[in-house]
Amino acid sequence: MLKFDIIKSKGLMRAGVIHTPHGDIKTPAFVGAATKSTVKALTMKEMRDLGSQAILANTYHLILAPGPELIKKAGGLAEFSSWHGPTFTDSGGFQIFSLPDVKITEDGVKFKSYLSGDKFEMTPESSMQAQWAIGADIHMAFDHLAKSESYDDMEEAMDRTHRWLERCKKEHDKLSKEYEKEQYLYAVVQGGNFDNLRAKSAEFCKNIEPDGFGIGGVFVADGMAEMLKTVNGILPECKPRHLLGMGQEPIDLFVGAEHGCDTFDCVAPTRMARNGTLYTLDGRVNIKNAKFKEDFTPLDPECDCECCQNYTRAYLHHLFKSDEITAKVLASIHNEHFVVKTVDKIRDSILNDTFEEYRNNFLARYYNTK
RNA sequence: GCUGGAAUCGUCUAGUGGCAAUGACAAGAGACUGUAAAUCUCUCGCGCUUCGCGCUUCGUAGGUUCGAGUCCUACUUCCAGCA
Repeated sequence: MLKFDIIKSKGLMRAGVIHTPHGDIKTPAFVGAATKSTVKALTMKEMRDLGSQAILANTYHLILAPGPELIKKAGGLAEFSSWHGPTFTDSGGFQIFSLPDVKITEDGVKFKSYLSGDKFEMTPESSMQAQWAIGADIHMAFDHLAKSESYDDMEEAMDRTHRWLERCKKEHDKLSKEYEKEQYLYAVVQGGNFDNLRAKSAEFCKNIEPDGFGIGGVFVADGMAEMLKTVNGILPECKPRHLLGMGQEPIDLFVGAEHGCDTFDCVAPTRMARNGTLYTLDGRVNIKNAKFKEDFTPLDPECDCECCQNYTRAYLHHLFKSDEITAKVLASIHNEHFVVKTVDKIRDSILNDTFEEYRNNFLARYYNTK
């Protein structure tokens, strides 16, 4: 069983430590999205230097290339990528929802590789097998997102996710006997914005007795607090919870932590960075805007990342306008650092009993609502 | 000097009788939440009461025509070849 220590808690909110075979994660923590086993534009050293504690790769992408068996040969995801720290893999379930031309049956999912055109099939069992071969410390169950936000579609997706979860758990238990390494399974809670479905899903996932939980299918941040109250009120307190895919908006991280989520992952910080949108304590900035052409101040004067410590807004502006690779590197370092540190400070504030003060000050300043 | 050819939005460019005029780049702005994202969208002559209307535009000045960026004449500039 995955070891998770809660150091301090208040209501649903808590600060703790997840002990993985590749090291500890002090929670709440922001996990870097390393879809294809790399955080786009960043080296693993840069990720470590900016303070990241863990990364999350995607089984779907790694099946297409370079293949789970190759990663297994390399010694596993952490070794293959030279991350050497705690790792997660997402199951590939999200791709069912996000990709065109997928055929979904009760058995699993069929799709064509966007890389080669080859036909692939994923089932709960094959996702588990792939994740064990990839060798991340924490695996997500192969879930099914709804095709729309309607109640009927949500319920259908949830029910299928539950049936698949039983198969995932069975396969996971089987594989855990074949492998010498410790690897852990998170069940994924579905149910959209419907309270009764979320409650039902949380209950079902809890009864499966996985090592932790992913909370998936969050499309809109509106209503997320209520949803998390329901879900995390039901999930056992002693197991870690990962809020899947949320973190573009800093407020989502505060809401998530306040309502009992321990880890987060989101592609937005690095994606936005590549596109020139950068976080600052005073809100988002599009560094490509003409007004930064002669701004020789740091992007965020209070930030201690490599980018803000060494470069000016004018320089970043120039690099982006010139379409230089370094623009994306520096911007990604900054944005990833920003969200990682924001969550680290949430942890500190939980431990210091200053969460509300930190949250209120941060959000008022970031969203300029003072 | 002669003979050809060319002049269109910041730049390059489409356009051969019905066009405020094509495309690319540049420029300006926006989006992005378990990444087919180094992507995508919008604006880009001027002014308004902006799903519309009114002006002014294709080197300059005239002309032909219901109508000219497109045809004709002259001029200006540039390019090529020949002296």
